[in-house]
Amino acid sequence: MPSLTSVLHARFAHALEQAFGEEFKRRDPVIRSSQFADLQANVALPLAKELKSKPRDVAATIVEHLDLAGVCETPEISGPGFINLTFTPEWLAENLAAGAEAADSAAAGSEAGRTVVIDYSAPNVAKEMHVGHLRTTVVGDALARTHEFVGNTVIRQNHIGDWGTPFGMLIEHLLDVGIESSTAEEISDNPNAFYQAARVKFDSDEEFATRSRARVVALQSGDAPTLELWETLVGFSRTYFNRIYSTLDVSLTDADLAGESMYNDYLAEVCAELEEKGLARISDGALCVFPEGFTGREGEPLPLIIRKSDGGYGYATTDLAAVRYRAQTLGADRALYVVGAPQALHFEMVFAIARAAGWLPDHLRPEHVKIGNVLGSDGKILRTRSGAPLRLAELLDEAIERAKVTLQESSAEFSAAEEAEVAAIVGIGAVKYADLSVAHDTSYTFDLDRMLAPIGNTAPYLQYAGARIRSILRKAEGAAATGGDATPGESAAAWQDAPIHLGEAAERDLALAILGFDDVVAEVAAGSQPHKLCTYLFDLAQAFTTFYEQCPVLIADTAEKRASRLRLSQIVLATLEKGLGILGIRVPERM
RNA sequence: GCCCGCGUAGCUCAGUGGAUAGAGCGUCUGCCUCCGGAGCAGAAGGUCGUAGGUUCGAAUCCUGUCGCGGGCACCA
Repeated sequence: MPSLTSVLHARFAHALEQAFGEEFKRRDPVIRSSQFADLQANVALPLAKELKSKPRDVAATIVEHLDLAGVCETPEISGPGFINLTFTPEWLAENLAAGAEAADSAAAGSEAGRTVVIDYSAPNVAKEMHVGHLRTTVVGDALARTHEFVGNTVIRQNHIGDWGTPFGMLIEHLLDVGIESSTAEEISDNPNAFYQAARVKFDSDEEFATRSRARVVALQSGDAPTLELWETLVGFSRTYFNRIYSTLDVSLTDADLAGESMYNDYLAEVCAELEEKGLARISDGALCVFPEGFTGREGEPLPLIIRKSDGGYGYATTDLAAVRYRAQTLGADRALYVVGAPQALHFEMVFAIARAAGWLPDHLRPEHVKIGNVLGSDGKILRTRSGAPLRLAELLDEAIERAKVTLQESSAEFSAAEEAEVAAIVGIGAVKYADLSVAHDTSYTFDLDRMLAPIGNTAPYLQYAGARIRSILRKAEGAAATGGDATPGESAAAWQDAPIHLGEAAERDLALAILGFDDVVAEVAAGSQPHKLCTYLFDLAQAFTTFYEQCPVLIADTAEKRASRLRLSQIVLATLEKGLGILGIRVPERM
């Protein structure tokens, strides 16, 4: 199904060529929604100066050559030279029908057919995931699903923190408590306790600290027994990650794990190559790259340290190896890094160095999808009241628990099993949607009450709209199944091919909202901005509830209207499910 | 000190150089004989931090300034 704007872009290109000549064919008009019309094209204003003509006259010339027969009413020129476009109800109805048939086909276009590598989540082994991880996980997963939806090949890279100096103390602590002990087992459930205990011992026990340092050396040199212990630790954490991912309904699997350890064998090579190319030099004993255009405290060149003075490697080297791997081995056309905003400078430097080293093809520009901080109601980084890091598992449990309480006030009756399932869908959906519905690079205030509110721009509101449509469709099918002599299956499906009539204003508005879907998804893919899809879905749900109030469906006054409205409702539901599905949020059957 | 980001309604947030700056929450007023009221319709609420500049046109671009957050050499 062509998107609303792509249909128009093609026609505008033709009109521009006819009116002003070949070289104007590719002046892309800005076509966007407007309070004054279905869509508004702003093309005459930018062209007016160049053509030494008045904007309104330019607009008139364009409209003269614009062939929108069967698509739009005669365009109107308004204000300083905007071209207002109003679709014909017939065209809207036709495209709704066509779109419904091709419901799951990818929205083809400039965004399709590329290999997109997405780095997201990236928790640390033997550490609790916190709300910061929650946000990179949820946003990254939505972007991965978006790119898959538009027809790209997505390679997920979960860059877990599974290597480096902390593993000396973690392994030694593991040996102290015993591999088979319940304390060790706890890593897969409440990793903070284990990590903190190791940390405390490291800071207070000199003998332990010495053992730990020796263990780091053993690990990095590939000592087999040490690697086995390390693998045990990582295994516990994998269990923990997977349980969180499963609770969150996130698409990451073990196959997507691409942690820091994966690049261990390439670190020396990366350093050697950068030295050979004259990009790296020794400074204060450390091997550094000073990328052009970066300065530090006193205006001095800013280094990226790729080999510490003790010979060890830090995360900068790992990230350089990773960007090279993604460009050269994975063949990325786009590389997204869904990582916290504070790391902006680090990634700018890494990307600049990768470019200078010639590792990136010209068309590949790694993108840092900056994730803003999650703040508490005090405006500071979210923590528990006692100041300890917030346990993600507890937070998710609380969201589910609160969703359960509101379900008990619902008019729908549930068995215990249903209630648990729906509470999970609603509670988790609420948390994810709250993360996704604000621009990813701004910080936002975490507020469970607001996320779970059944009103406003929240997941429960959207899910409720979906559940209500399902209720209507169930009743329609039930009525068809029990009435008359037709077989249940055929009757239930009868309205699914019904002609769509858009007589009422609310029906027309709803149709227009539905057809905006492909444009929004393409925009989200291009600009990595899931919050635009949230805004769209909220508008769609509102358009539906307005329609629902104004246009009786099951009790419509004619059979034709009833069938048309049932079909319209079904398309809204399909669109809501598709959109929420891209965000990683499900719609319950009832709630 | 330097660099980056932010400052929009009481609160939480959208806003791509383009018409009268928009949502949601909260507040206020209506609407259940009605397909799910977890809803709908409407109202009030803004010198877009501030002072300049560019432009036919600025919340948006540029400069200064105030406030807040973050980053800036061996942690990740």
